[in-house]
Amino acid sequence: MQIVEAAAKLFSEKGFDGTSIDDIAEACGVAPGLIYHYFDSKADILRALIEQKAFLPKMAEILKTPPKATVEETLTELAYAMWEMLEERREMALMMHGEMQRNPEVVKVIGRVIRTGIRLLSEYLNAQKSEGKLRDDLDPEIFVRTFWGAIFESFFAHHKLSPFVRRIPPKRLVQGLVRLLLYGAINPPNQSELKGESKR
Amino acid sequence: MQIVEAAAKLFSEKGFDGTSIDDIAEACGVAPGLIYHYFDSKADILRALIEQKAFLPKMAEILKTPPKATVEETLTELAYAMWEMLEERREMALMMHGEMQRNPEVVKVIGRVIRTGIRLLSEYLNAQKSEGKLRDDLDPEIFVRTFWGAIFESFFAHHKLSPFVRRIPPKRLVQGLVRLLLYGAINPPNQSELKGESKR
DNA sequence: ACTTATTGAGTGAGCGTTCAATCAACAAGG
DNA sequence: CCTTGTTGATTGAACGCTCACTCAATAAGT
Repeated sequence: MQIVEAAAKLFSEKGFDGTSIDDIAEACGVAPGLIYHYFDSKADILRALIEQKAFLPKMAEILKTPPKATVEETLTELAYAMWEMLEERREMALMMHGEMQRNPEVVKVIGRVIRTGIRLLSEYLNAQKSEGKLRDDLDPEIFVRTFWGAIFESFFAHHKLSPFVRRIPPKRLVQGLVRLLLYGAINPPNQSELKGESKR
Repeated sequence: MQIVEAAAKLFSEKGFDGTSIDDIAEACGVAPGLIYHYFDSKADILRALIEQKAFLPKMAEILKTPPKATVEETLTELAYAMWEMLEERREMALMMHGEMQRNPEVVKVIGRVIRTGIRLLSEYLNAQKSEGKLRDDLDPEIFVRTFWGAIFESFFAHHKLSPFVRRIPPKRLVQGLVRLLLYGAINPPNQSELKGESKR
């Protein structure tokens, strides 16, 4: 449906309220009245958009993928898959990001997606904890929210804050992020190890 | 200036385009025409808002604070200060977050703030690297963007996604985040250490 | 012939903004 | 002390424009 595509793009650029039916019709090369042949209202377009470009099924799919041999590999793959999903639905993601401010429906949808992401990945992390691969004192929720947070932040900065904030290529982001979250920033050798222990 | 306060709140709730002059006037208990006694236009209110509630000076101030004895303490303090700054300017932060979608001026301001944050904290991290306290292979930019990203994400979720996404108390967030980023999630003991080395 | 797609004019509401009129406070002059 | 003048604050009606939406008429497809 061309109308929906055009709307997604315009909503992501000008916001819902800042986009008129005329804008959308013009982008599609049709008369404004035609929009109402297919949709009941402007809000209906947004609803159709949200439904058509649902994140949840794809998110669940990504997170249901059988884990790799190591936590590092698993997270690396997840991060790439997530970035890719966001890119596929770029305009949708950007639009919803902007709209969550004023639209309770959008808030609900975003909330559900994020909560699912947190839940599923936390389960995986807890399993790894049980196997002794991760720290006992690791807070899975903090980990997950930091992980997803960094990916989203980078994605949005990539598309909305450039050229004011430098773009980090996904490859560099994913590798750097996974390493940072798994191994930390502190230098492992002698004195730092001493210090680490006194903190715990 | 009461008009600006009211506008900030409304912009953060309904967006710039979704907020009318009538809305603002009503919230102030004055007639719509009075707004134009003080401001040239609706956009002028936004401009005044951005100027009045500038983040940059405060951000610079926070980041110019002399570091603490350890990286952990320094980052902990920074994170709390940042959260506090966001809370003080809650409506401003939320409004700008929503507006960056459609307003180049807002993008510019946000971009500048973030870039400054990245620059200043990266400098600190690089200094710590030189002293051997942090890993040689640490990417400061990834660290910083993950750090700030997690704080912002949590802040916005706190205010916009609740009750769909659980709120993490700032104290838990800051402690969990700093620990995660410094010490990582991987269990330090024997087998995990072996695995860690084969990866590098 | 019938159905679907499409148009463009029109409608009423809402919007940002203007502005003449009014009011209140204060200062200056008689 | 009273009156007049000035200034800033405030109002609500009005203006021109935009907006989402409607709909009769026409075109296109089967």
